Amino acid sequence: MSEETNTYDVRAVEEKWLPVWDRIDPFRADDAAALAGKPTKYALTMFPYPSGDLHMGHAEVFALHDVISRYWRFRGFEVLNPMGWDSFGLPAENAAIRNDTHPATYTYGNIETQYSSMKRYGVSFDWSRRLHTSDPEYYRWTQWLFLLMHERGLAYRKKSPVNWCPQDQTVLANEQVLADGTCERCGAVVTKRELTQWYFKTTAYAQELYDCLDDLQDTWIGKVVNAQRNWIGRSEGAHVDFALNLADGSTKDVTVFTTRPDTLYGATFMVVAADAALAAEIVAPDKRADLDAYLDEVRKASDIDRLATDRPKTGVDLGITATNPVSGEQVPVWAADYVLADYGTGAIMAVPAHDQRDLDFATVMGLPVRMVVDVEGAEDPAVSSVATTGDGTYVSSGPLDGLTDKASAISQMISVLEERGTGTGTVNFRLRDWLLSRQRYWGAPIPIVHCDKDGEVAVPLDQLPVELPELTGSDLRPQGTSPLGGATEWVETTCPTCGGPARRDTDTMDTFVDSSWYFLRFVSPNLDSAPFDEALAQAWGPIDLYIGGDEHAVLHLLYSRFFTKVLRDAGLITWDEPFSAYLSQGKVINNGRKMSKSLGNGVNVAEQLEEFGVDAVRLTLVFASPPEDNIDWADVSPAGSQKFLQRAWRLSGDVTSAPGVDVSTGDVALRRLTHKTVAEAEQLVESYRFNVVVARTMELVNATRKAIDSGCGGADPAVREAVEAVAMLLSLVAPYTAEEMWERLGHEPCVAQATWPVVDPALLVEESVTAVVQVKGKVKGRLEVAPDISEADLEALALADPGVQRAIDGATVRKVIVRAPKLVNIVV
RNA sequence: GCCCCCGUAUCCCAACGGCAGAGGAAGCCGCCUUAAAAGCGGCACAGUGUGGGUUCGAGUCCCACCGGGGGCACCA
Repeated sequence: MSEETNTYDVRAVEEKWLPVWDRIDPFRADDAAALAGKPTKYALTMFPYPSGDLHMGHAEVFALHDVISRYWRFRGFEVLNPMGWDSFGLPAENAAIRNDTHPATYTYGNIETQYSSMKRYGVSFDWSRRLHTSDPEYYRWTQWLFLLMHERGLAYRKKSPVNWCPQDQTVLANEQVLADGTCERCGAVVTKRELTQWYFKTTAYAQELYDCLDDLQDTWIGKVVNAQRNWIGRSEGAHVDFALNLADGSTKDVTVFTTRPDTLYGATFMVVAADAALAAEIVAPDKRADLDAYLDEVRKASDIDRLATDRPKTGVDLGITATNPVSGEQVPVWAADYVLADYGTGAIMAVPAHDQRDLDFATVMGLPVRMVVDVEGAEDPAVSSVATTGDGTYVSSGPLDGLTDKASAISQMISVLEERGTGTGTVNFRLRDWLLSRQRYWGAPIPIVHCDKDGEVAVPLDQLPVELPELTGSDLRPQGTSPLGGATEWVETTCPTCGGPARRDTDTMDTFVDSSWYFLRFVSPNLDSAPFDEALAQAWGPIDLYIGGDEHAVLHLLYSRFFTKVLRDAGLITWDEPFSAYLSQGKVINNGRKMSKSLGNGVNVAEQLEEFGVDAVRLTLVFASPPEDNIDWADVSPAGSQKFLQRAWRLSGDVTSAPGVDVSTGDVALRRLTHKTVAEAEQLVESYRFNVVVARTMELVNATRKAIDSGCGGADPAVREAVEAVAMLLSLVAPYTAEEMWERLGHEPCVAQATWPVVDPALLVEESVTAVVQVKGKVKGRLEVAPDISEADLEALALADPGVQRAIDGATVRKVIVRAPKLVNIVV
């Protein structure tokens, strides 16, 4: 074999095919076909933020995503596979301040860099649908959707303590504050500020967002469903009304939320959140100073302190009592910071015997502890200081006395409360409304005008987009208020209602708003009369498979689900969930560590592509592990991938039969393997086991090599059939190599438009199979039998086998399990 | 503390409840070569984290524990 035919030049092949693919444009999604009812698939991978060039994570997710997209096209679906950029956001703004430029400079420069990298990476995107969320043509519709939310009562302003990042000088959503109380973006310690901010009412859909997770259980990766469930945090319980006996002699009803209404007789005090308005309202006059002092103390505590779950309980007696609605008992009312103002009703009934937090508080404050559930084998919590939460016998609990089962005690107490009108069974959620306003420049302006006379007025739809004023460099420096406020000419406007002077809202939207609906814009990215074409959304959507990173397991997916439900209720789409299936890719790490600049262990994609070529890098990422597992770059071998690709490619030079040759006369053994491989690959791709698809392709390559060198030879039609199958399988992962093979096999470009092999079921049936004969579960013999052998025949053959007879050794055969044609197990 | 996922050879990973090994990496030995690389052929390496259970049969199903990863967390 000469040098020239032994390897191909990776670089030259990449240069060769890019313009050809541009000309053929095989991946353009045909709207007309979709509307005409051709079966469609919508494949989507999370669009990137344009920060510099692509990194390994992008390389991985695009490679995985392309397997399924290309496969669907092969299987005859009209595939929508679009790509764009999530191009609003802080890094561009910070770069603009640093370099005294406009954020657009950084943003669109990076987009062009990423675009050319993505083109070369060979992903089957339909580039005609490219979009950028920072284009006015796009954010016009983001604003339109904000106004839709506003009109439906789902966008509102309220003043409340919000997360404030002193570094980024902006508010953050709960979702953007990490568990350790730091900003997810810059790592600064987040503080609280009392501010008026815009919210989307995600809580209005809490129940449905939670319930629909059941439908996604089997098609979404489990950990993400779990994360969503935990985030929404549904808990069943009851609202119970306590009457407060205020210092001035009046009474006031206060509702508490509890998951344990069955322990109501054990409530020995009540606690309200110290920072809730209620505390200040109900405190007895002689205790007001105590409360104020306590509040000062609480506010001084940093979020990090607040988050420590094991710190000692603190609180203050409010000097009033509450009446237990079932026992009539008077219990003291306290204020404490272990009760949260924004969860439930901001007030609890404290049952120290059966809740550890309440018990800790009672111990510190010397409050009584009364056991009402006697758990067998457990000490009285009043003595042990360990609250019991399990099932037990109810005591001192009026109508519940003698019950032994928590579930029925709960439902019985709820019935009692509902009969008396002092409580009701209810469900509470951890999910809060979505704080969406940001005091930053590079985002979609909130399309609201504030008028002294008319208040909050929506910008009329025909005046959208509210375009960003041109601000650059130091204009964008964070000052705690939105940079837009400095654009006086832009801010000063007229009220759409009365025509009088008014001011534009100067906040911009969280960039998660932009990405909550981009998948809909892709169905009609250039439409200028609506955010998206409803008929096309119906034809293409919902997304058949969405692939992305775990970092968006809660936020982006939840927000997109929320938008989908709102748009459905507004009648714009018909489906309930945006992503029918979701797969998250693992991380690419290096040497057991996350890649990072500070560790100096980053792997540069461009360098890897330079050294090994696009196909080898893609193959490495797909083959390394199941999609959701992490890939340690130190454990994998792009050089090995490159060798395999050359090996596969070499096959195409050894095929000497002509294209279109009748394969039916070809070598049966090789044909069997080809058809079996294709059949298995179909199953494997459809279940996202892409790494195994590659392994199966490797087997077919190995077998074909053997057939050429020491079997039927390169002229056998079966070899052509096998190599063509290899080219198509390989094109899912290594499009350049596959294209080159396809050409060498004598075909016109491109392989993406080739006809997927039709599996012949007759070739999947083996001529003979090896049946294993076990005696007491241990293998004692093997039989070559026909695949359609009857159970009786197989049993007879097995019992007649001399090796088996020896193993039975005259013992009585008690039972024979036959699984024709693979196995017989003889029990003696 | 509560909830999910995962533990198979030196490493990455396969294995409808039915012979633990498909594929790859690294290693070793040949062939080829003036030599090296590439290529071709071969060798070796685990009884599936631990302990129980179900079953004719368990890596696979159930229970407990250990280890790793992730989500939530003074959320009543």
